[in-house]
Amino acid sequence: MAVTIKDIAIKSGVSLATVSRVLNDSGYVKDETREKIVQAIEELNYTPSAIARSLSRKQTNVIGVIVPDINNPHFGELIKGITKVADNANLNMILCDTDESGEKEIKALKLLQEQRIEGIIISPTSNENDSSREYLDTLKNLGIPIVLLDGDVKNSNFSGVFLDNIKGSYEGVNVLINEGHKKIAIITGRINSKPAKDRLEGYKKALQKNKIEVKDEYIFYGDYREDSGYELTKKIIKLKDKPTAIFLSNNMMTLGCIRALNEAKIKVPRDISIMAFDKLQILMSLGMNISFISAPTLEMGKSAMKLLLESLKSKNKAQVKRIVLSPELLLNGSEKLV
Amino acid sequence: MAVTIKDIAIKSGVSLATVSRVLNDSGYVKDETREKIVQAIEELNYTPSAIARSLSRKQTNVIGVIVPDINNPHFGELIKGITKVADNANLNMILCDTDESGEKEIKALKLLQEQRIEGIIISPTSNENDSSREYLDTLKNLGIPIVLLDGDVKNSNFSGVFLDNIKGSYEGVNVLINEGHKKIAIITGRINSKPAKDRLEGYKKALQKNKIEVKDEYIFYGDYREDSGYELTKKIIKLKDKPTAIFLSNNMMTLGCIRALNEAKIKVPRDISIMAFDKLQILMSLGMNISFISAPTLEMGKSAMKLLLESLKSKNKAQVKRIVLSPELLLNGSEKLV
DNA sequence: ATGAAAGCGCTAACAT
DNA sequence: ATGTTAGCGCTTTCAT
Repeated sequence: MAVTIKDIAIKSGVSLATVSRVLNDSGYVKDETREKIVQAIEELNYTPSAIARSLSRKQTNVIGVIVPDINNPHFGELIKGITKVADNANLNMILCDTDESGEKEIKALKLLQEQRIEGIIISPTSNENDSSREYLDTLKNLGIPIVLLDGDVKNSNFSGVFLDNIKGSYEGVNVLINEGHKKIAIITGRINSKPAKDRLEGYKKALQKNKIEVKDEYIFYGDYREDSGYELTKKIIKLKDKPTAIFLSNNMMTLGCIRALNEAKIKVPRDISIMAFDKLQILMSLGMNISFISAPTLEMGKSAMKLLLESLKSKNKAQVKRIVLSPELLLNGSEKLV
Repeated sequence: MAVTIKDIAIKSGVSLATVSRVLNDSGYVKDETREKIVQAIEELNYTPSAIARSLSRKQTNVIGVIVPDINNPHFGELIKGITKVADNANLNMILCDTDESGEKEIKALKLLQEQRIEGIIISPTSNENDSSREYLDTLKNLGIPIVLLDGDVKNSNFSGVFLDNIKGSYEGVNVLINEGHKKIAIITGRINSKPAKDRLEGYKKALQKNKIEVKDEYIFYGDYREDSGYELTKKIIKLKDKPTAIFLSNNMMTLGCIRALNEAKIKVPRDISIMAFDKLQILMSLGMNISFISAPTLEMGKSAMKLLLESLKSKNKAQVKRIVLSPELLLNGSEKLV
């Protein structure tokens, strides 16, 4: 169907090898013949087949990226960072959205393996998904470089770029405490997500450090989606012993929380205070004074891709490297105790 | 390096063909041999190479999707819709973000062609990018089905799913007029974008219909990004003859507009009214009463993928089909003239 | 400077 | 029910 290298060879009266040479700028080709070939390529509108090339070269120049939710600006930014570095390295990318589902994560991994990608950057949905971890291990043993981004995987030893989540929520909760809050609720992610776990830990640590009792009634497990933030906030504001502040473990749940508060006509920080993980640019644009614990997402994406690039270059024997970046505190007033 | 079908064949003492048969569930294989093979596959941890398979089958089972900005929730939703249908059809997807750049659009098209994708869904950045259109034409002539989504391409005749943009902004502006507004500014997209053009046209139509003069000083061209909405709004509120309402042609610019208004302490709709294209779920979550002209994005994505599926099935001779969906008016109060 | 030919991993006739 | 073999489109060694 499509035009092949053979057609070009015939049309320009040379061999396949010579065409391949001009295609790849390799070896010697007389200027005259090169021109003939280039012309034939243009006339026949030839485009090389990456498929055939990959098979022959035994390399695809494609990497795989797996994230739980493309529509979440947090991952959007990570992806932007990855893309920037990947583009420069002339690597193409297959992007997989797992929709926060472990099952789809496995599917994505399988897809990527079948496509013979050179390496993988993954932001795992959960860190206790055993089948997912096993698959990652298998891939690693097959010599495929894996770089974790933003989420860890239990009992594993992959390179990766992470955020110091414990530190982040510790500091965030500390700010609340310093403002005078003693009753602080937390909406964290699924218990099997490492970042969620760490963010909860930082929360507890801050309370303990300040000799404030950690109350189970104040700990709520969401699923990182907006709706769970909404529902859990509704629960929180119905609590008999209502907290004076809510600590939120991710951006989407923060949105849900704000929606619930709005509906209940509860004003921040007049009626309740808020401290939230993951900056929401939009809220800041809107002049909503929510205080954030913000991750350097673009930077994280870039770092992850650079790590992958290193592994790709040094082939098999790249060492495991784990980079931990610190979040930044953006105080805008929502943490105040009025 | 990797395990191949040959290794499986050897290990289980059969021929390549037989292994291929169990892999593809085609032809007859004795249960006994099948088991041997399946076992070998598991033991050696074999995963077929999509590359080799594609080359041999002359089909990749991959489609390409090109959008101007993954991080824009509008396109995020379109992609979700596409993905849903594509998943069901067992088609994989290469997603390309052009960053609103015509150049990157061409690059993406080339990449997709090299990857021998089966079809393309594209949301074009501009409709006057001649090289882009030419490339699309070439691909179409090569027998690759093209489906436009949400944006048209000048002088072309591709299938596609579109929004009735003229109708949308006509109705939106009409609402403003009915509220009593006479001085209505518009921030539209780049002049070479079809949707932007149509949205401007609907705006003009509504004014003319109501015998309101169309004033050039009230027409502003942005680039669909937040910053341009911000900058242009700042200009608008400095106008001597300040408009009482602003009509916005997309979601990102609306954000910028709101940011500018916030900074200037201008309240909506008390001081100025707003009507905006593209629903921003976030604003609604936040209880901000902005009125929208909203596109059925998920539906549009699905429709586009279904269209592509049809073309894929009927091979070469699918006819051009253009689906136009109507936007929905979501009135929340920001259109009021106070 | 160019060509011949083997091979990348798989599929799909065709044979047996 | 299974095997043989000729490609798929390209790269790359080895000749010439």
